[in-house]
Amino acid sequence: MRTTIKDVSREAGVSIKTVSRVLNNERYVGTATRERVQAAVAALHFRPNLAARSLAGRRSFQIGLICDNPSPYYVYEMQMGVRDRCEADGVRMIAQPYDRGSERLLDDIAGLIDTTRVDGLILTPPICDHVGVLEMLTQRGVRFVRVSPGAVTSPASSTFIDNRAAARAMTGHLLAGGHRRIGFVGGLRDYATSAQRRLGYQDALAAAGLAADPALDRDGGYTFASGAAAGADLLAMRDRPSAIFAANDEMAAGVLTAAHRLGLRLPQDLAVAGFGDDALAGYVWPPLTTIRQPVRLLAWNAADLLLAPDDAPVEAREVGFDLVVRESTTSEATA
Amino acid sequence: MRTTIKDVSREAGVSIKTVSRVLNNERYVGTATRERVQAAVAALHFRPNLAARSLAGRRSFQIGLICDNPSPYYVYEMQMGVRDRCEADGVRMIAQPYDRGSERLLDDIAGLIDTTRVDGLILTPPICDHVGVLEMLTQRGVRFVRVSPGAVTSPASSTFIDNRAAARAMTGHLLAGGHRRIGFVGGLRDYATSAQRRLGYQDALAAAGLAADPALDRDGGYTFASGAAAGADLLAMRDRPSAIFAANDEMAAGVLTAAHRLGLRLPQDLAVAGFGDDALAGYVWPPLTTIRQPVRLLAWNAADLLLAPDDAPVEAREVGFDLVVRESTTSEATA
DNA sequence: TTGTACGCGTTATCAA
DNA sequence: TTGATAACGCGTACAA
Repeated sequence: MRTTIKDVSREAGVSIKTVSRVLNNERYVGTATRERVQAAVAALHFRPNLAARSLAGRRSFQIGLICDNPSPYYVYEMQMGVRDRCEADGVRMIAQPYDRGSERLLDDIAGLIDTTRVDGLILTPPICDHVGVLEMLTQRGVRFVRVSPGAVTSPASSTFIDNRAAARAMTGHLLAGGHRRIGFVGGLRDYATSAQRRLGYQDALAAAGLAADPALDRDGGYTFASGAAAGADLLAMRDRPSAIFAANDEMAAGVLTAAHRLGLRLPQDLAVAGFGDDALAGYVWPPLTTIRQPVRLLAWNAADLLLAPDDAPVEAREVGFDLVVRESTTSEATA
Repeated sequence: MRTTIKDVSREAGVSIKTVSRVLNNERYVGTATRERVQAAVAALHFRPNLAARSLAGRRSFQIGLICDNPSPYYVYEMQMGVRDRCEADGVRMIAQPYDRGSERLLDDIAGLIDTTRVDGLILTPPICDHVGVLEMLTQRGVRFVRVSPGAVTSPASSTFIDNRAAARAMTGHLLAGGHRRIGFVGGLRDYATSAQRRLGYQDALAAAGLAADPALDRDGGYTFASGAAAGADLLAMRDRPSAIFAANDEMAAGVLTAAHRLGLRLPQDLAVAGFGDDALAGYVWPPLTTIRQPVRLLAWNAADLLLAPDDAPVEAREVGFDLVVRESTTSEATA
């Protein structure tokens, strides 16, 4: 038998309804009464039973985070950001990490909704663009916020960075370094961010008056191995690129490995650029230039939008990115 | 208004209690009745409301995973392993990732228990050895399973690898490679695994008839930066080691960086060994020899023990490890 | 501003 | 082997 509202109400000498009012920050509670209740809550270490609240009320005080991303670092940062924001509201985060390409995605999410009655969901790529999921949520009237969505097709809020502009900036940085043949390694097709980054790459080339060479533009799978393969391909070309820009960190690391396998010196023989969450900061060799997206901030804002009042307007909240240039002081030493 | 047991009972022509019996796999249900109920459940896509089950019954069908680890990869693998096992039992995992050294650890865990009434908890290092936490759980009668605990001081089940034997094997591997001065970079004090790994290192030295040189034994913080610092220290010695064994992957990567900063060739000038979850496989340069602990397997088994019947005996379940030697074919090319 | 009575959807108890 | 009914702990509606 654990502490209940009843115990608190007895301790404070008020009705259970009054305790409930205080817990939910409702109006029409006398200051003195409120303080007495709060004292009783503290004294008894009372914490409301989530199941009972959920069953009786309209809210469950739980939100779900649906994460299907190849990078554990990304998933972790998302969880931390969402959790930070939830704590402030006394809401619990239910994290649902997925291994890539789960077949039962729709069923799983439906199950989550039915069994837990979450107050809302946060969706990350590529699920945030999964038409079936979006339809189901809309039809069921479940609130959701999307992180880094492709297009704004649904009446839901979202958080994002300007991937196209970021890729443009990165490519511009390489161009400014004198590179003219710049390879690109894209990510998976179902990730909208991959396409956005490719557009930015093409933007910068066009702005510099350079024709895009299709042979320099490859598809990867957002994994280390796919980056290594694409890098090896690009570097095996007769007229090989002097710089390679990969759509995420892991593939950039793969490109670095491919370069090392060929005995290339960095950055003299090849400049490598990546795009991501800075998971590999420090692990891979400099020089590696990256666009860093602040995943935790994206997550925090997503939760912030999700926890907003029902009548809050739909909002697309943008977050900044950084161009991080790592010095190449050490790589020459090994060369 | 969503589907409830009442709807199912009407559809199947039985009482709600009978439906409940089928859902909970209770005995004393006629085969025909059971099948009719199951058909109705499927037809109506019924999924029981977790809040109601939790409120009415003795179980909440939820378990908590308390993870405070510097490596996002470790946290992710733990979550996937636990989740896999939970799914089979229709139990939900509530993941609680922590940033290092949260002050409110005890309160947070107590809050989790009070609000969600979890059926049990899985604790990872260093929390699995946190005396205050263990006491609270025991006092409250909350089931828990520990992953990689220090000593078996509590009457709870646990999963682990033999860290001491693993470190002994790794050090033996280095000794077999002809190394006589082998540096060690330990992890944080509150991680029992760190001490276990140090003992294994010392075991192997002693078995080889070598005196342990305290100057070769450093303390790190399980982070990349601490590994880089300890590595730089060790390599600055007049009589520097020819091999360095770090108590985890991230520190090993730091040691690698320190070596590169000094222009050392690997593995000719220095052999680097790590211990961990293989998070960095492919990211850092070979050659790096590691002990790989199967985190997902540890997690799966922890959940398996937690979900066992109440009267199941306390069990300490051991899982194997791998010694992974990466070839050094590429590093010479860059040297 | 406060309190009373009812119901949320499921499991537990006990009777049939 | 089944069913009726009372909890579970809280929020809601409405009355005071």
